[in-house]
Formats: sequence, structure tokens, C-alpha cells
Amino acid sequence: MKIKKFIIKGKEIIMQSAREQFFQYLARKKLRFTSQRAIIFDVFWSVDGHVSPEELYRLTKEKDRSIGQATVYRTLKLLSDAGIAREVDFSDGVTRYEPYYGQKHHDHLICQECGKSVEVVDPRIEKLQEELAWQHGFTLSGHSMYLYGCCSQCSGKQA
Amino acid sequence: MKIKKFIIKGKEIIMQSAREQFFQYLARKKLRFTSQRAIIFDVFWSVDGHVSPEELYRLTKEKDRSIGQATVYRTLKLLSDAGIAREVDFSDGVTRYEPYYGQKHHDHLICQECGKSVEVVDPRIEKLQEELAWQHGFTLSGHSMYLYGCCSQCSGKQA
DNA sequence: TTATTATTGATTTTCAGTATCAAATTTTTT
DNA sequence: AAAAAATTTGATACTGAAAATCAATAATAA
Ligand SMILES: [Mn+2]
Ligand SMILES: [Mn+2]
Ligand SMILES: [Zn+2]
Ligand SMILES: [Zn+2]
Repeated sequence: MKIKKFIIKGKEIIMQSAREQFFQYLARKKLRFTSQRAIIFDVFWSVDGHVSPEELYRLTKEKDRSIGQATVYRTLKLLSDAGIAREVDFSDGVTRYEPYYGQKHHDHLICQECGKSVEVVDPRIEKLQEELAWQHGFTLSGHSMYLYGCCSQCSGKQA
Repeated sequence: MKIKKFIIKGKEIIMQSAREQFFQYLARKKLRFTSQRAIIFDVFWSVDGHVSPEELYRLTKEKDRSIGQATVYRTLKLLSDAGIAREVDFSDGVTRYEPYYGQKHHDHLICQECGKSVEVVDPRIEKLQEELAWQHGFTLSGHSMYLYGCCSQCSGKQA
């Protein structure tokens, strides 16, 4: 109970900082922190998952019917540029975004049966990726890695 | 010279086997090895790179004006299912296909300046990926990994 | 032959994402 | 304050990739 409270509080604090970072980013670029952007940010943050622009648009409209779809797309791009959100692509045809602020880098392990995704990271892999790029004379600026398979639950059902 | 000849001959042999495998696959599925499919296969194989369906459609029409775009899409799907081609996604908005028959698995290192791509593979990474999935109770069926960066040529130019 | 099945190319449709643009809002300058 | 400049917005139109539809063919089986 106490732990949960702590976690929740931690999340709020992070949310505040992320919001602040968004604000700072906009200021730096001489852009405005409008009410629409605030609403979209808040909804995006409250979802806290891997959400597509269209899903977010739907959710946002529940808070404010007047917000346009284009603004949602635009705001997600801004959040991306501000380093608060990240695009993820689970190869199922839709691009999603995930909150990325205050989160360590991670990759995804995806169950192709039920669609469940697990966030994973292996420092040894990350290191080897750097090495590998280096060997080919590349300066690595990023990577995307998705592991596809079948989770234990889905494996169980099948057998 | 001798080496080159050997390689070329090797490539032809591989092409023959790939064609054969395509044929076998179609037979197994009770599908037909039509002239259109043969042409599309041949052109695809002769390109030998990372080609988009639209590019392939254009190239194919040079051989046979009557071939339809839908057939190119369909045939690429078939080649994929037959394990002869593989989809690749360099995150530049277009899906490409590469010949995959007789080729070892590989991942891609991509220069974001000039678009050049290098095929790479590191068995240690592959092993760790398996491990990682295993630890989460997943049975791994595949993965996609793209390393993005800047190649030595492009780095040189900038500085 | 006749019936069945698979294939094709043209066309339409879908869908995500982008571009456009006039109206509205905010900021800056007089 | 008023006017001018800059930014933002939402509606709408548009794009391009990919899939679905469908009538016409072609190949195969009965
Ligand atoms: Mn994630
Ligand atoms: Mn390749
Ligand atoms: Zn599952
Ligand atoms: Zn380069």
C-alpha cells in the first residue's frame, strides 16, 4: 500500500517534469503551450502505454470534442521531438507512441498470438551493437530491435 | 577472374534453386507457376537488392507491359511465404523486399545521411536475443534489428 | 466436354498520414 | 490601445501504399 502510494507519487512527479520539459521545449522553439497541447499531453500521459495517434485522438475527444485530429498528430510529433514520446512499430500496421521521459531505453518483446508486449533491455546487446557499427566505420545514433515470439500463456493454450 | 566466374556461376545456381523452391512451394499449395510469376521472380532476382513493390512493378513492366501492379504485390507476398524473399523496413516510409534464399540471416546497418545499408550479423547478439526472450518465457520466432547511424564517408564530409 | 478452381489486371476502396488554408488566437510592435 | 506579425487551430482535401473486389481468363479435374 505504502509502496503503491509512493509509486503513484513518483509517477506524478515524473509527469510534472515531463510536462515541464514539454513546456521548456516549446519555449525554446518559440512555440506556445496551448490548451489543446496541454490536454493532449495529459491524455497521452494518462494512457501510459503504446498508443496510436487515432486511439489518442478518440480518447482526447472524450475530454474536448473540439480538438482536431491533425492537432493530435502534430502534438505527437512535437512530443517526439521534445524527447518525451517515442515512436514504436510492432509491425502490425499502426505506428504507436509511448511515453519516453524518465524511462530508460528499452526494446520490445512481442507475442504474435495475443499482442502482449514486454519491455526488455540487455546492456550486453547494446554494447555489441555499438561494437558492430564501429567495426563498419559507423557512428551509431540509434537502433530499433523487436523480438517476436510466443508468450508462455499462449504457448500453454496451444499445447 | 576465375573467382568472379565462380561467384557468378554460384549465383546462377542459387537462382535456379530459388526458382525451384518457389515452384515447389506453389505446387505444395496447389498454386500455379504462371508466366507472370516467373517474370516477376526473374526481375526480382536480377535486381538483387532492397526493392520496393512499386520499383519492382516499374521494372517488371519493362519486360512485360501487361503485368498488373496487384500481381506484383501478390507475388512478393508469395515469395515471402515461400521463404525466398523477406520484407525489410528502413523506416523511410517504404517497405522493401530482399532476396533471402540461400542467404544467411542478417540485420542492417543504415546510414541516415546517404541511405547506404550494410548487412551485418553478430552471433553473440543473436544468442543473447534468444536468452533474453527465454528469460521472459517467450519462444522466439524471429526478430528485426536495425542499427541507424552515420557511415565513415558521410562523417568525413561533414567534418 | 463440362465443371471446378485458380489467376489476372483494372478498378475501387481503405487507411494512415500529410498538406492546405482561412479563421482564430496570441504576441509584438507601434 | 490599435495595428501588425506570428503561431495555432480544425476542417477539408489530398497522397501513396496496400488490400479488396470483381468480371474475364486460363488451367486443371472430372
Ligand atoms: Mn515500450
Ligand atoms: Mn539485406
Ligand atoms: Zn501471448
Ligand atoms: Zn553515408
